[in-house]
Amino acid sequence: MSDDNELIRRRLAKLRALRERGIDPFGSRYPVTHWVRDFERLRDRATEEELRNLGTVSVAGRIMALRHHGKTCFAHLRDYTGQIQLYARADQLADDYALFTELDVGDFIGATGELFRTRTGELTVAVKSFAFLAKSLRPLPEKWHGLKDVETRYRQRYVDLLVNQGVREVFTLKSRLIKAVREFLDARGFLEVETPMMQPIPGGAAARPFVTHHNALGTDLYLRVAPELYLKRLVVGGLDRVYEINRNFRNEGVSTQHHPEFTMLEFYQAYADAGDLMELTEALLLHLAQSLTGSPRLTYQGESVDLSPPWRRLSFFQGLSEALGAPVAPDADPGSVQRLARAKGIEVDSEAIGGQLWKELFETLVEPTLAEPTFVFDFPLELSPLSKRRRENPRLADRFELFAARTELANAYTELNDPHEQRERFREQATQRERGDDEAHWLDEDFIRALEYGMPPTAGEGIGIDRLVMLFADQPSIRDVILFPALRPESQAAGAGNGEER
RNA sequence: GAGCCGUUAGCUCAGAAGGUAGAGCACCUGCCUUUUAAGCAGGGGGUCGGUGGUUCGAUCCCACCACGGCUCACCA
Repeated sequence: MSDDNELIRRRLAKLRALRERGIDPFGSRYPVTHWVRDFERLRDRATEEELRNLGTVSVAGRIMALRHHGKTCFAHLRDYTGQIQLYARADQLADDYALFTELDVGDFIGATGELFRTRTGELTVAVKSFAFLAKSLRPLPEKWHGLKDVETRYRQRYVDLLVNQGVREVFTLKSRLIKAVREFLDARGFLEVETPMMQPIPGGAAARPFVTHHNALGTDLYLRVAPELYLKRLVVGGLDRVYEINRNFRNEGVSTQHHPEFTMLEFYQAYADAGDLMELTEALLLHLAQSLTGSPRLTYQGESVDLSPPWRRLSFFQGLSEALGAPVAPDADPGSVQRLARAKGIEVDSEAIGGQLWKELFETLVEPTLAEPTFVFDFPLELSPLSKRRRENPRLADRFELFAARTELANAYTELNDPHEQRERFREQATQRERGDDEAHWLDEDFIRALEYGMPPTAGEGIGIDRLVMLFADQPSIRDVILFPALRPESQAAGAGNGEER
């Protein structure tokens, strides 16, 4: 919307007019005495006398609505904490009344006056004086229907936040959730740390990295796909309980469940195993539910999810066996498994063998059934190159994933702490990489060296924070819980239409 | 990356056999000193996402492109 838009032209004209009268449309500080929330107590209960005793108050915020009535004018002013009505009268404001009626929805003003209650009972500031704090030059979306266009909501999140009531609540909830995670872990003696986001060897997850370049060091670096290998180095260094909440970057497609940068909690606890983390995870999510909503029962997209522990525990192969209608085990013949799958109408990639086959089948057959919180445990070892083996069955990893609302929320395992076996596992990954799997893990010599110094038995877990927020805030797309989701750049034409000029 | 759907006024949406478009809100003018989706009367505003093609004529049909959404694929 360039300047030839009538609505913008009108506002620019008002801007000029203000300046000609010696008024700065973009004012400076305003001595606010009250946030709107401070009036909350008074809103319904205060008597006329109590309101009078309060004397003069000063509020500041954005005009959200204007109702002109000739010689009076009502406005709604919104600050960070709420909305309050303003009432301006020609006989009170004298010459300034004309200025008040020139205000536009979207403008920031500061207003000073006394509180009173209107005929309809609404708490209102009778404006004695006001100041221009910032002129708004673009019209806001409609007061009734708000902003619905998804693209605009994501690209211009500031407008979305302004106009759509629930959006701010989602991101407030995200912030509260992260805070509650910290409370929970801090209370259990975990230390929050930060590890490199730019890594010379991207490790800790099977994923394709983003590449960037450091000029002074003259080297390529990768945006991390996981902090895992660095956090374990810290456990080697004696930090027995560490966690990090930060961004991971994976060079993959986007979907309602996936975003190229996403926030992940990873934590490591020495002298524990995956089983301990199941209990910790139950306790953590329960704590979150209590902090955020006060109840372990949630509704996600019309479906109820009950986080009350204990949660269902399902072994990977038991889940698969049930889905396939015949028992399968890690050493099953791939051909016969593929036949079983086909009998169920599932066409699997004939290239897929071993871990890949299991993974494909599990994702197709079992994951979509996991609505209630479920720990899936005993993963095929091939899928878990950083995880310790099960003693009873060396083809299984001591690992679990948490599913709820048919989505993977967490991934945890007892960490492999034998440096020689870790080197072997990396070698296997290297062969896969040579076979063209560009998501296979890279060999990280320094990580092996760290393990050679000795890492205590440790359990580690990663939890996708954005997905957790989706669950708690009942949002269908990960883009709805990321303030500025990744989008293609606006085209030249669209850019011109959105006024990047000025 | 593939398939399907979408893009009309600042916003939310209608619309037509193919004959250059409409509503509500917002905006402008007038009236209005307790309104609140204020009201009443009048008015302005559109390269119908872009580029080509078919046609006497395209916003509508066709092709290509851009952007977005959903599903699939990959991952968490």
